[in-house]
Amino acid sequence: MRHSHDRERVAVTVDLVIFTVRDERLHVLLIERGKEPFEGRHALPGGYVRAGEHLDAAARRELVEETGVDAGQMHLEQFRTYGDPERDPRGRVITVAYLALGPDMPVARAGTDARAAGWEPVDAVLDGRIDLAFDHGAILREGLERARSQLEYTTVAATFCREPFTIAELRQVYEVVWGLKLDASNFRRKVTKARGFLVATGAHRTPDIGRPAGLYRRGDARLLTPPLLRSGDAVAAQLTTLALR
Amino acid sequence: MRHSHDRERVAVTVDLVIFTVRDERLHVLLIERGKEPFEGRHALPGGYVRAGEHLDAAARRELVEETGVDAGQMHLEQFRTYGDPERDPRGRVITVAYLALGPDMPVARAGTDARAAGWEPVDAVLDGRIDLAFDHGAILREGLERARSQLEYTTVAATFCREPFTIAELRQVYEVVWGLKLDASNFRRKVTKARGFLVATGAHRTPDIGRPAGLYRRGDARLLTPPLLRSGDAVAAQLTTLALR
DNA sequence: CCGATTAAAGTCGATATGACCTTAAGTGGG
DNA sequence: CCCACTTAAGGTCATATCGACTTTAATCGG
Repeated sequence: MRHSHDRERVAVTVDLVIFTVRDERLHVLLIERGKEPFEGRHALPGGYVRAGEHLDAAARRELVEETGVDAGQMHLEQFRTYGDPERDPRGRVITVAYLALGPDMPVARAGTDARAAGWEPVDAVLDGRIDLAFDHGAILREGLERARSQLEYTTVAATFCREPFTIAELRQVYEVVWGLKLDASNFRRKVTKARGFLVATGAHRTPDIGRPAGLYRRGDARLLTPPLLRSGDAVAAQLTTLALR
Repeated sequence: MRHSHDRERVAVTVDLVIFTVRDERLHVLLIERGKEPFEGRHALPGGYVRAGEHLDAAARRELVEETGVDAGQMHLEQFRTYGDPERDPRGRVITVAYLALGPDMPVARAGTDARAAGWEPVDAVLDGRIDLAFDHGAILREGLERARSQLEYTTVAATFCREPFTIAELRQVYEVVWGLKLDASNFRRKVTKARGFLVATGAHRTPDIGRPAGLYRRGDARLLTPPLLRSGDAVAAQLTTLALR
């Protein structure tokens, strides 16, 4: 009992949750929509997948179009596809959501359909001060949860840092993304012990005040062994969404 | 510079990687294709998303259609979307891949477009004895890697077991999915200590031989704390694919 | 030289882990 | 009825890891 009607052809978009650490807070790149629907509302950057285009290529292209930044410096990873038939008032549009992590950078230009683009504190979305268009609020929340868990099991945290970086800078990434304070000494012990996470350059950076800090680059490991787990109590306290990895 | 051509409308399918443990080996549910392309070749069960249908609903519907089993008993989870423009010779078709885990069960019927459906050992696909249609081989491999990592951080292993089950049965799930032998004593200590993983029924099951084993049901925890990690050496040895979670 | 500041390394008790051993509770055979 | 056999369940112990905390190191401004 399959009608031709069943094999609906749908429009496909990619949407990007682009995180960075700026002023000791987690920020997400948002655009202000320049046309209906949701004109004037904030939204995730993204756009239609073109004919014959790979999904990853579309994500990479949108990343460059919205930020003007070389996508090669960023970690880009698909994390979920959203296909609620009612999610877009214009009709059936499914979207493939990507997570992008990178160092702080200026936003070069606004997107094609956007009035403006800029970094916004993630808190502002989570507490409702910024209400995103479509289902982008839910997508952002899931992207954040994914990013948090990625920090535990992989070495992507280092992609938030511009090389070379100090261990204190790396620790700040964990603190900002997880929303927790970490013990500096224990953190150092773990990340330096994890094989392939950090490569010491031998150089040091002398701050305005305090002892100079050793400088590091990303190692070639992608999986973090052993993982750097949030302590059980802390996780339970902040796990509002029960979404699994 | 955006042509109407850019906003291609594409067909969307769901494909399911359905795992179960049978005869102490990991099996995957495959169909034999009844028509071109790839007629006669093995493939993952799946099909077109219908007009107005949620992606999860489509996956659940296909699961029931292919296996005849109540989807409520199974763990079903989206894990990645595949959109290579060349992945389907008929034209642009993107597919949303789902992982389904459940206890061993008879396959009730063949799928609509399928000549036959049945459980096949995962090994047979991994070592090339079964060559899947489309990019289903790659999808299966990624689904397997996802399942392996899910066992570490979540309680889904219990969905492989028909309730009530013994700790030895649960341990066998880990051993079969991970392809490792585990120490029975240490395994017991960990899973019984993890809060919310197992609920003792108080009843016992007397086997043909040996001491009766306590029977358990799934607890309500979905996240496994602390996680049950594969030992570092064992993982490195079998991590052929570097795919992250 | 001193105090302030931050980096880096060390201490230590509590807890977790892996390898191994012992005891428990059934079965069937002689 | 006892015994050998099998599997479940629990215990032992040396080692590794973790979190909280302390100590030492390097640099600056005065």
